[in-house]
Amino acid sequence: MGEASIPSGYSADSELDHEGPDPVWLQLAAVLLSRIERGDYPENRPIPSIAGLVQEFGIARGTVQKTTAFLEDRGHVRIVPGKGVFVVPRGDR
Amino acid sequence: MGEASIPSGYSADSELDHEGPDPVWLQLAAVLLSRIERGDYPENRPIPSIAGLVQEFGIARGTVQKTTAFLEDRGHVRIVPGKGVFVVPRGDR
DNA sequence: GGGTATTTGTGCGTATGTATG
DNA sequence: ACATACATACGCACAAATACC
Repeated sequence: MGEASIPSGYSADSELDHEGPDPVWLQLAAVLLSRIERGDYPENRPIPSIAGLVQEFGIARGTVQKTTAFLEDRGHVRIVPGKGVFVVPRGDR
Repeated sequence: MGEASIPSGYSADSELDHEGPDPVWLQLAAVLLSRIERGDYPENRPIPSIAGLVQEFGIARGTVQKTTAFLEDRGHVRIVPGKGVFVVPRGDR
């Protein structure tokens, strides 16, 4: 499970597709990256909380955490327990 | 998951069953309601603090908070941050 | 005003069980 | 058997509101 790649065809405003072949957690990664790219989530600022993303996308907490763990693994965000999930500046990676 | 119903078979002095099918947070709701009904927790007075319930029942804080949020949603209690969880008088609902 | 204690709110981490494809 | 996804439950830390001294 360490060689997942971000599916194409998902933008910052995409709805998640629970029926298609792409895992929801990967779709969410694509959406969040798109939003970071677009500037919705500024550098060194936290993305919405896991609970917030659960609310917005109507998915499970564990699924969101799988996404954030993946994004941290890729260096896109930095997870700070008790604080939030922060956007890593592009220059810092 | 907005249609949870209080399981039967739990009274004011019931022990919580971590093995059975009923969620602990719902069992706790049944116990607290039973105590309110019985008069252990008077109207317009706070039930034991979250920390106190954690201690008494040996469960996690998040589990207790799920219960109190549920009871507030049902109108049985009113949560006041920094003060406590107050019993709503029957006449007020 | 400041300091401390209490209580609830809000974060993430982790583990386990269940269901589905 | 495996990955995905959801629900539950526990742990831990810090913030905010309230109250008291």
